[in-house]
Amino acid sequence: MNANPSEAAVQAWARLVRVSGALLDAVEAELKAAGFPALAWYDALLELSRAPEGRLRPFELERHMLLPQYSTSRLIDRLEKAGLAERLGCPNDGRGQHVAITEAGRALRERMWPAYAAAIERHVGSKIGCSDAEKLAELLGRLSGAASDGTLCGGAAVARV
Amino acid sequence: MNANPSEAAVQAWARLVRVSGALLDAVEAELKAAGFPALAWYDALLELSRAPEGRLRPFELERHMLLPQYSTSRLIDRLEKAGLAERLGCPNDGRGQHVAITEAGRALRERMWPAYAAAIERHVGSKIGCSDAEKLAELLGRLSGAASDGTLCGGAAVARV
DNA sequence: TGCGGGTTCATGCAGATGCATTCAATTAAG
DNA sequence: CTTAATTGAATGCATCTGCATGAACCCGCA
Repeated sequence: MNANPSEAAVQAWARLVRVSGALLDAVEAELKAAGFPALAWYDALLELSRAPEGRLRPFELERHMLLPQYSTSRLIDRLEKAGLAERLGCPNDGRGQHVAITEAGRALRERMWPAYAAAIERHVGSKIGCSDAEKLAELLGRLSGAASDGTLCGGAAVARV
Repeated sequence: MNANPSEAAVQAWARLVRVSGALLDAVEAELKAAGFPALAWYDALLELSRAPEGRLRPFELERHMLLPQYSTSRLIDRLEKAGLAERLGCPNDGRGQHVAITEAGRALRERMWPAYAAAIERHVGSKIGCSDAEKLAELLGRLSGAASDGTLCGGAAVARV
């Protein structure tokens, strides 16, 4: 149980760290350059927009996004301040609340998707074939505890190539 | 040139972001739990220790680590404050300097490697076979602009399984 | 009813990051 | 030589993060 990693594992890890960081930076930069907020906002808006009635409890959002609790709390602060989401009281649970996406929030997410999709295409799609992308996703999935992840886009916006 | 990404590309991207984030968090947490500094420090110490005479120009370190300039400058600040590296003047170029790893820096990096390796094994090696790890590294490499990355460990510390 | 333990969420504070700017030295141009 | 453009590095300021803590509430139990 205390075995050392194989060279292949170390190499895979090194690339994972490096490449994911570089791509994340690049994609975030494209979003920012297009005048949009950061990826975390997109993810949060997407989670909310997909949830029934467009609302989630903060702790649910937290688990979907794999974020620390305080980080979620503050993300909600900012979304609320920007008018993209709102906090609503929670009738069943006095300490809790619901976070609901606003119309402005839905609209922003939809406007962001084309830019986001273009960035994904530029930095991933164009560099790797379709079947290789599937293989990559499968290998990555094997590394993940069990994190299920859906699509990145809400509705009909995914135009196939 | 404005094509939309395939679903496979989107899925690969989504997993890449999610899994790399989760693994990075997990590995960093293990290092921290073992009383060690963050991964960025390890990387910097490794880069320095591999460089000829154990020194690099800050802008070189910056490029190796894919970090913004100010971030490198401050990382060096902290390494220096911790006695792990030192800034030396640069004779040929008056505005520049050299950053040299200290003995304490080398020693720390060597002490960190076993903990780091164990974390890599736990979160990567144990979940994926050797040939799959190679495949993963290859696919990731195809996504990277051209970022060459060596091994994660300096010297003889890589004991094969 | 009242107490103890667990959940949900917010926040004060220190440290880290991003951004723009500044300074100084080198190189290039006229 | 003088001036301008470029490169290497640091820093002030606002924002963001991590960590610890605290407040409000839920539940189970005697």
